[in-house]
Amino acid sequence: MTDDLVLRRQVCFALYAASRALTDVYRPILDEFGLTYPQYLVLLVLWERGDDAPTVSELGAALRLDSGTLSPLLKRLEAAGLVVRTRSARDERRVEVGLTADGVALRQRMDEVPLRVARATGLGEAELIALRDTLTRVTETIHRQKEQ
Amino acid sequence: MTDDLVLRRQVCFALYAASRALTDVYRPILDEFGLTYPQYLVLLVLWERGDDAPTVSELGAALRLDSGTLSPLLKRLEAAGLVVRTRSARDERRVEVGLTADGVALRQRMDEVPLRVARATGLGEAELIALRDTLTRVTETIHRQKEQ
DNA sequence: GGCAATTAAGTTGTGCACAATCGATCTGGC
DNA sequence: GCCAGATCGATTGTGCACAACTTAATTGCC
Repeated sequence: MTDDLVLRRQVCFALYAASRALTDVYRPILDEFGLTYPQYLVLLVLWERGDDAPTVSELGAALRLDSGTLSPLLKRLEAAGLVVRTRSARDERRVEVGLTADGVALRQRMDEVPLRVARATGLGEAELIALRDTLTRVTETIHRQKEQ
Repeated sequence: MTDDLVLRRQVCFALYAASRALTDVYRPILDEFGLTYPQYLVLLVLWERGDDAPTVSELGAALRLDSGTLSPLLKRLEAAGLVVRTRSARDERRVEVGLTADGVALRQRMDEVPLRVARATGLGEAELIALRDTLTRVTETIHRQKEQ
């Protein structure tokens, strides 16, 4: 039982280390575009949404990040000219996050990013899909248990 | 190809989300002991080492963290009375990180932490081992490629 | 219609992560 | 023995993450 405490036997450390290693892969690639990894994730959501600009809390729900993380991050994306934040006319509490022309255009320029990163993992497509599905299941199990 | 940009199709997001979800599982458990997750990882290494106290850079090699992260973290562990930092007599550049009696004793009290966390993932033992091995392989592939 | 409860976003404070830099110490080649 | 280069840890600055709190706007209940 004591052996379970050994670092390399723990899935949790493997997950933590893999997550940071992957961020290391992203960093130099995203640097070319002046972005950080969480900023890139926000853009992925915006690109996926197309025309209907999500609110800050909808972004938060998609990425599971709160306003404490998103507010300053979105300000930096706005300062970079990729995003605009506008108070909703119908509900003055809401802030809608939309893409600028530059933000939309960036999508094409970053087309090859996922492929470049996938290559760096050294895994085949089938393995990547299996890994992703297991991880998604872990994440969803954890979140489901937390809601109860 | 454009579909590859969709958030939920990316392994990378799955890894990032799973890592944060797992940290969420650790947080309330480690809170009982007044620890954060990275602090717990440092203790795991120290417990594993037993008597020979590692230096800051040896800790960094084990966890892949640099002094910018470890220096303040170790000061907090020292302030909590779990760890002592002593300049090596033989090489005044090195700082050896040892456990206090409290730090050693904590190991027993935290014996069930891995089990409690493993349960929260909702995966069986075989799945956990397979997931861990895949993740370890990803991490090592990435680090190997970076060294070349 | 009035007001308590809720919701939305922002702010503050703490603790990682990591790049870049610094000062002190050590090492090897001469 | 000396000194250029390397190593070690700490520090500074930026950017997440997240808890706790604040402010403003909205909703529902009566």
